[in-house]
Amino acid sequence: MAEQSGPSTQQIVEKVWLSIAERRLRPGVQLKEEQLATIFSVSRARIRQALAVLERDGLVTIIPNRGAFVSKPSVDEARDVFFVRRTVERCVVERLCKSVSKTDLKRLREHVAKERIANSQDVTSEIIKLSGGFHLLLAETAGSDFLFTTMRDLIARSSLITAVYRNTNRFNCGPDEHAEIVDAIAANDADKATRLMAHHLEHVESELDLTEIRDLSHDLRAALA
Amino acid sequence: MAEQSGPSTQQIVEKVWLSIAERRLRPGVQLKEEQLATIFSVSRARIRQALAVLERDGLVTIIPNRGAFVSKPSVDEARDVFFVRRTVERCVVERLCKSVSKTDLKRLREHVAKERIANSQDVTSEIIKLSGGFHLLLAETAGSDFLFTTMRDLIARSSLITAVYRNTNRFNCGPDEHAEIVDAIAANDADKATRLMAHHLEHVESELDLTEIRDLSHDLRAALA
DNA sequence: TCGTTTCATATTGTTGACAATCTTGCAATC
DNA sequence: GATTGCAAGATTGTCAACAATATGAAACGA
Repeated sequence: MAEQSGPSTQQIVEKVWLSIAERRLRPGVQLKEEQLATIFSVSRARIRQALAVLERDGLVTIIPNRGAFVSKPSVDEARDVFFVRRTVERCVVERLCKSVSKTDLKRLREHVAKERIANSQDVTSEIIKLSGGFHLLLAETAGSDFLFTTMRDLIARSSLITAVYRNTNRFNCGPDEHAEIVDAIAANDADKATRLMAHHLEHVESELDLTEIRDLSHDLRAALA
Repeated sequence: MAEQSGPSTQQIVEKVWLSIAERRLRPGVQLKEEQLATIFSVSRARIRQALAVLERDGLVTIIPNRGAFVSKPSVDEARDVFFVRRTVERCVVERLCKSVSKTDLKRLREHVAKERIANSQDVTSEIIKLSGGFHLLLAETAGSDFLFTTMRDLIARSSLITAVYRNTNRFNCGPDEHAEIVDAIAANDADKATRLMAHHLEHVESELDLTEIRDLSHDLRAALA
């Protein structure tokens, strides 16, 4: 008769992941167990399981006896994430060029269309959500579970990185570059598609300020932690 | 006064990972909580956290109210893992060709030497341990944390795959192929190194029987689970 | 003999209470 | 006024007991 079991550990992980990916959870924010427990209507034990998973995934940093905090990626980590994205997304795109179907293309184009709308209406939260979602949709469509899981991880980390190091006001993923990539995939032009993707990722990374030492004056405590 | 705290969640995960990677934990084996709790001298709560992490990593499958079992990769998953390995390890090798140091090379060569010894002495457990360790050492030396973490995951899954689908009696990673790869890296010959790595992975994969339907007669129950 | 039911046991899943640790606000001191 | 010390509260970490579920064996009936 145990019905009120609430969301599973993995579902909680997924929800926290989404909040991070959509930048509604900022780096450094503390995730208090009881707080999460009441939000998800589950016991603290399950929350602790979810936090252990999130720590392993690098999205949350647990300081013993202090609590769990949304991770603040270092400059090195940031560079690393984009380095890996270049490889992984290139692989995704190559695979798509080989095996993409009509329905896949339709879904991709619909997604880009949504991005366009969100962009023109300037709904920040939607823009963030959809631009991350595009890269994830590519990975999903490519049909490799492992690649998809990896991209999920990379996207969330990219969100954290952008939250910390973004330099410009513009948002990173413009729908135009996404559209071009889809077009190249549609034409089965792997060379062009990978080139566009590489360029796109460079573009995103270039809007980050990864050269400077992070601002410490504001945030001394967390920086030293 | 809390001294007897025992290994942390992540350390337990690491130990289970190692047991899987070294094939001392076979696919399908049940991991009972109390059993693990006594082995690691920790409470069940911490074991459950570790199991949640391992489930997320795909090394363990949790069936509600039934328990946690070491995962049995499907044929599709197996293909997927090797597909991703081709991309990731190519990336690792390319990076190494650019940035390898003398000390790095020394460590790699020492590792291959150990593999040779284990092989000549025919110590199965050592052979398995070291041949997985070689690929991991490559990733570690490449200097990308994310790549290393990903490879850790891939190696463990490869062990499970090999345990289920290995066809031949020989062991998969011969030290000779490893040695050739190290030589190509030492020569900064990225083309050759990536070619050798690709060939090596194909070789390993070719010793698996991924075309046949898995043998069910022996193991019907777990197969249907 | 085979299949079904029942019951004891084992295992998982949950909960609440407690101890250890950290944070915060306040007062005392220099 | 700034710093230190202390105490109250909040938070994490741990544990053991309990409930829910599955397993396996014995009893029963066809």
